[in-house]
Amino acid sequence: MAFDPDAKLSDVLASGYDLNNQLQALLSRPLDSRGQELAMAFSQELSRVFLVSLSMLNSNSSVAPEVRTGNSSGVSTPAKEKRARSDNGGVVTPTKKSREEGIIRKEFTPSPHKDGYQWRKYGQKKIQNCNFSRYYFKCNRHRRCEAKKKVQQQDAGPPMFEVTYVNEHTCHELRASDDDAAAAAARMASPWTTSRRHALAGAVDTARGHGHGAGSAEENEAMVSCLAAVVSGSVPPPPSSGWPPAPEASASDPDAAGRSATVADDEAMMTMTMMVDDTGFSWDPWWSLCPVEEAASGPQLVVMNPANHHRDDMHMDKDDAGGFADTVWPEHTCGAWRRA
DNA sequence: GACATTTGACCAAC
DNA sequence: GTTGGTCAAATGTC
Repeated sequence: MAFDPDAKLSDVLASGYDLNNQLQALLSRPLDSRGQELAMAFSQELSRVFLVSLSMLNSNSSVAPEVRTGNSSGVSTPAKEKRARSDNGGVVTPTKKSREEGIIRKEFTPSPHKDGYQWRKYGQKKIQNCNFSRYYFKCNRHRRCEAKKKVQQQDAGPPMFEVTYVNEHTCHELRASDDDAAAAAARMASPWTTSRRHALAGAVDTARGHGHGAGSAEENEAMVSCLAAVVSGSVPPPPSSGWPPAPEASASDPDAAGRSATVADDEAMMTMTMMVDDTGFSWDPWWSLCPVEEAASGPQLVVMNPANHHRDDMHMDKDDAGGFADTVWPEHTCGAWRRA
């Protein structure tokens, strides 16, 4: 979705309204994997709409910074990239040379982790003429998936990351073929009934860490409820079935699971979208909703990294970068991430 | 013990 | 020789 640099806030919000209508239409019927991808795409665009709208409000301008300038950091970039970015809301269309190198997409985003996939960091490199290290990630959803991404924080201005995606994800096919093999093995092992085989497939799915693969009607309903609530500005308590799983809340704060809250930024939206990625509604392992102390403005949700929730060297500041709790990643870890 | 992350070393391209 | 990208052993976390 492209945002016209001359667009007004009302136009951007109107486009968000349209997106929401399309998402609701999509969610009104059972979702197959394609539908989930579409819902994910709509949701991401909605996040972008919110981001742009908030940027407009914060800057008291009709144009979001990254849209207005193409590069708010001041780092010199090729004119082509600037043009592409200003035309495409932060997404840079790859050149022919880039495609030959396997680069399929470039994005400038304050939230480099928000793409619905699970990534494993495999490298970090200090880049010449850059204040921040470049981080290298591989897709972690399947060992043989060749998708990678590079994350480079821009030197100046508000936290903004250049995310370069390399190679298409093949984890969908790889996982599907794995699941087929597992199901075939189960059929060979014993002459169970169809329903029992389905139960086994579900168990296999669960054991593989994405236990909501096809999604029951109840789960789908909960999904629709969550997304609709987020879009409308409030998050309902999780369904009594315990879905979605909230390890933080259930393990350390049982009451938190049922605590109603107001979505304060686009992070909660994205966390919801993380649940509908094509892994089958799984929670992103890095980022999950974590209830925090009530702010003056009322209960809020911010996103924290559960793996680092207890660490002193990782901190989240909801005031950073215009109030986006996630935009500290990985900027605030410079130095802190490295061993002393 | 399994898995994820970190980081120095290595390699290829320029 | 310099630089960016990747590997893999060491280390950390659960």
